[in-house]
Amino acid sequence: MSYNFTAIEKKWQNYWLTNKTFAALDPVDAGDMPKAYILDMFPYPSGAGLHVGHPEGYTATDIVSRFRRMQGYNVLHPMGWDAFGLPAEQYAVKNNVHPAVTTKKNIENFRRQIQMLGLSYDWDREVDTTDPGYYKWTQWIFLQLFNSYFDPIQDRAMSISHLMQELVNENLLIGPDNSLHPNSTPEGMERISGEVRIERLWRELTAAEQREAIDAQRLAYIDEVPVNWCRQLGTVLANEEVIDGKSEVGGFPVERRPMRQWMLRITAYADRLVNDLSLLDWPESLKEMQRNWIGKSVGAEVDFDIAPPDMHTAGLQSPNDSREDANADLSITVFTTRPDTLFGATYMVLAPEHPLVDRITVPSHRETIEAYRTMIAGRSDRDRMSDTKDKNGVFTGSFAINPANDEKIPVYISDYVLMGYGTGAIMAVPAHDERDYEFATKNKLPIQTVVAPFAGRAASVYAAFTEEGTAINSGLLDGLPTQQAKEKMILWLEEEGVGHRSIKYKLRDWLFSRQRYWGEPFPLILDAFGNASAIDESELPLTLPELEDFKPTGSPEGPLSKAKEWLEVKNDRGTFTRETNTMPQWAGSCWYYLRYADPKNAERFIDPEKEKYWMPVDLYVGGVEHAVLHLLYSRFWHKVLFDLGHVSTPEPFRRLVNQGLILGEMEYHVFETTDSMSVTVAEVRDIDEENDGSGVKVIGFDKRTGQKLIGRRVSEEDIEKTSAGHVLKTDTKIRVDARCSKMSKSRGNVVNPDEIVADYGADAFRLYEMYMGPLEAQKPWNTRDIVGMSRFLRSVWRNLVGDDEAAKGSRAVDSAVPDALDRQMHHTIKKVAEDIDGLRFNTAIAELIKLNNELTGLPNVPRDVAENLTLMLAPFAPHIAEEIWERLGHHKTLTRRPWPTFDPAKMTESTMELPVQVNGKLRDRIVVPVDADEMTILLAAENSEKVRPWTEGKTIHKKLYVPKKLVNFVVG
RNA sequence: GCCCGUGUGGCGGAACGGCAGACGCUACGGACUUAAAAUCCGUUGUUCAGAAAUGGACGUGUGGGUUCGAUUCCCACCGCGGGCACCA
Repeated sequence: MSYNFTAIEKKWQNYWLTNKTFAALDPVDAGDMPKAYILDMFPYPSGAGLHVGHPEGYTATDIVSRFRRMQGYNVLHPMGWDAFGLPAEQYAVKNNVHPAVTTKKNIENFRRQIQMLGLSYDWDREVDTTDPGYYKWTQWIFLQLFNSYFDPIQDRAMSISHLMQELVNENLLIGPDNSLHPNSTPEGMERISGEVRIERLWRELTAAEQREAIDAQRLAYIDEVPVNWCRQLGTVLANEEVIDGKSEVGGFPVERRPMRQWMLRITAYADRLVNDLSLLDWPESLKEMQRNWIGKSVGAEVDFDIAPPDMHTAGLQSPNDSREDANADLSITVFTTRPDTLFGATYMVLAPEHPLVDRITVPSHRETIEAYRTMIAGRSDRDRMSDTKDKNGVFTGSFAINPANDEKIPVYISDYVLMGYGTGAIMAVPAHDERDYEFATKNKLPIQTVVAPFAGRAASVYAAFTEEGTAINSGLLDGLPTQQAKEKMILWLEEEGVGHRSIKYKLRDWLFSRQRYWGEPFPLILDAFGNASAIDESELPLTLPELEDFKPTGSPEGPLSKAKEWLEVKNDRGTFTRETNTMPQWAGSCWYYLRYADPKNAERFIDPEKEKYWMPVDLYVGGVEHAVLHLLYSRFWHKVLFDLGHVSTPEPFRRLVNQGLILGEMEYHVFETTDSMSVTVAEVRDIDEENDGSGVKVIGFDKRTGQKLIGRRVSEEDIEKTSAGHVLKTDTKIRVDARCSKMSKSRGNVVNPDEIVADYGADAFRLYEMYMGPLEAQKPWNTRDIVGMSRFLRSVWRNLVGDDEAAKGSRAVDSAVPDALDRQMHHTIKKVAEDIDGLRFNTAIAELIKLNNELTGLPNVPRDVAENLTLMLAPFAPHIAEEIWERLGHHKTLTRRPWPTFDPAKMTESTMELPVQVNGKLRDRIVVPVDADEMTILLAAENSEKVRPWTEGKTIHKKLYVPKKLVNFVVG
């Protein structure tokens, strides 16, 4: 070992910390330096410590940060802790340790691990979401949401006081459903979709109605909604936190039940959240995931009148029954994205929970309808999802009138229609919708084709034709292509007053309260009726009360309800109780990137000058797992803060990159069938490992028969790697399955960064993670490969410093750089800078290795090359670079030394090598002067010894010269 | 089922219309060493001919297409990974 990485790494980590080498300058001190805000997704400090996946992203941003500093940027590169959350609380419940204690311990461990990697964070800006000095401002931002509403006309959030003014001035009116309307009609009345709606003036409302009307507008509001309740976790979860009907954390079953909860009106921003994606330099796949989650659909709402019941089919007992009157002007509104298929609507389906089901169900069908609804209510989300193929439903006995053709169509209920989306009712067009088609064939309902495929394209006879085509059997739409037919139908609906254009979203409002202890308390008090009001800003932060018992209560009351003293608030307005729910974990991470710019400010969440200077984040790196949670929520908060004038940019993160998952090491399996005949790799699928208590068993399935196969793990030494695949050494006929899977505790394939750093050093570890492959790609860990980076660093040390550890000098000499080496160096400078900009660290490192390989074996190294190589290595392997830099005779850190520049003139050679092809096949390489003209080159190529045999006796049809690339002769 | 990504030596990967396999690992051979480790040097896609120098053929999941030329662009299919999944 020629150098002691442990000592060197310690030395420079201490140097950086004591000298605050990586402190970002505040805008007033930065002069005209350009800024770069380079951010990592801050971690949840779990008890397990750092995972090798963390340093992947952290090293990537660290390289860019160090590179930018050398380019003269004022770099903000901070780290912090997303420390509220379930694991600390579950640990607290189990072991009776306060979550704050566990959290503190975990943070210390994380900080130690992160610092041992030599990451260039500005530690004076560290934030911790559980610090009252931090969550004071999380609560403050919540109050901004609470005190704001979304103005649909200006398409932005504004303060509730502005809303009050508008209402008092009678510019706005309140609708019966607490909707807001401009006071455009003199009487405050307008007719919308055939229904008379009456809006009222502010002064016409009672005090209680006024309060209700205001509360209904807030961006943070209370609602009684069906929520995802998880019994095991004792809390509700956001839609985003539920995966396949199970909790994302822990994988516990989740049930739907109505509960009174705090909601954030993220749906108001749905359109802007979709549109502004176009401003962002994000991976297209991630933008697509957000678009899908928001799920914007453009279409129309259509009103269907309910037909007066027919005596016979309805089975009414008495002709005096008043049902006919009751249904006289009853109508059901449906939402459709295909208004052009209205003529094909042959029946209608309501969600079982639709409020009109009771009113339209005729007595003779009441029993079956009720039975169906009871059956549905008892099913969990999981059951419902498991049989989406089987579409059941029941007839209500009522008919609706299709407004397009006045035909009577039956009205069904079925749980394939969801109450939570659109209007909870659909018009069914079985000819052009797969679900409707399935339901119609099952229930023997008529199918009416109204769209024909465009000429030359065939449609299947057996299924729905869901593509665009030409309208047929559709009266006024006949002959129109789908797009135009949609438009024409919407205009017709609006003219007739039986429908209108409409846009719907899958996105629901964000369920924002949790029945937990370890989260931010809501800065709210509730009166005896449950009405919420904000506490005064001067009372922030509202800190968590001390508790003995953190267990969830199992009810909508959070554990905070056990803190009796804390709970009760008396002021001059009366007696109140505090809200006992806490905020979800996402709250703190929604704005932490803002706090880094001004982490110690006690007066504001961020100083406006600093915000303007640092925002937006220039580069944000993190895992894809946050594609629809953190990244959607923080964009939403940022937009609210933007609307209210607290931040200056509409989006927080300009460029975002997802680092790929690091998988566990390659595992090898052998499978045997029951008759002990081994099967080959190609025949096994879905390989998984099960621990049944007696040990780990490998389970797989035969690809063709689906038969379950039991396998065993074999070690790498037992395997021979051949071109036909991997086989057992003992029996080369037995093929071995090789694959890698996610790192997990249960698999026992988790790699601990502490051990790697102890064995190879932080520099080699960083280099290895960056050299594994493209940052965004998923790639398997292989400890064996790290040695390559170790060797590279040792070789650099040997080339620049020498073999003698005790010697303090270097091998650099003040001599001219030989031409070939100079060319290589300038080429490296160019390539490494380009690659860092493009986050292609693997190829940048390859380039550095190549340059270093050139130095191997030289008697000494020209100083110019030695210094440039050291500087270029610094972002990747900062400790060894600093140490070599010092030994090259410098007394200060290289952190702000300018990045080497390359001279294009130095990169050119006087001659070049050109490949010569005949019919696209390489036959020779010729060396010609760079400035040779085409004629000379073609002649030289044609006369080449190795080319002539391929052209002799044949006609050269074409002579191709691609400048500076190659020559190709087409012969025949 | 739908959407997105991806497929290159024994392995990680490079090239992304122009010399396929840069760079690293492994393996093999050699040097140093009493020995091992470490280190250094060399070889390493498959295959055929040759004693060797060398040369030929094949080769980027499969099948087509565009092109003088395709790993790269287009079409279809197959495998793998991820996301969404009754959203009308």
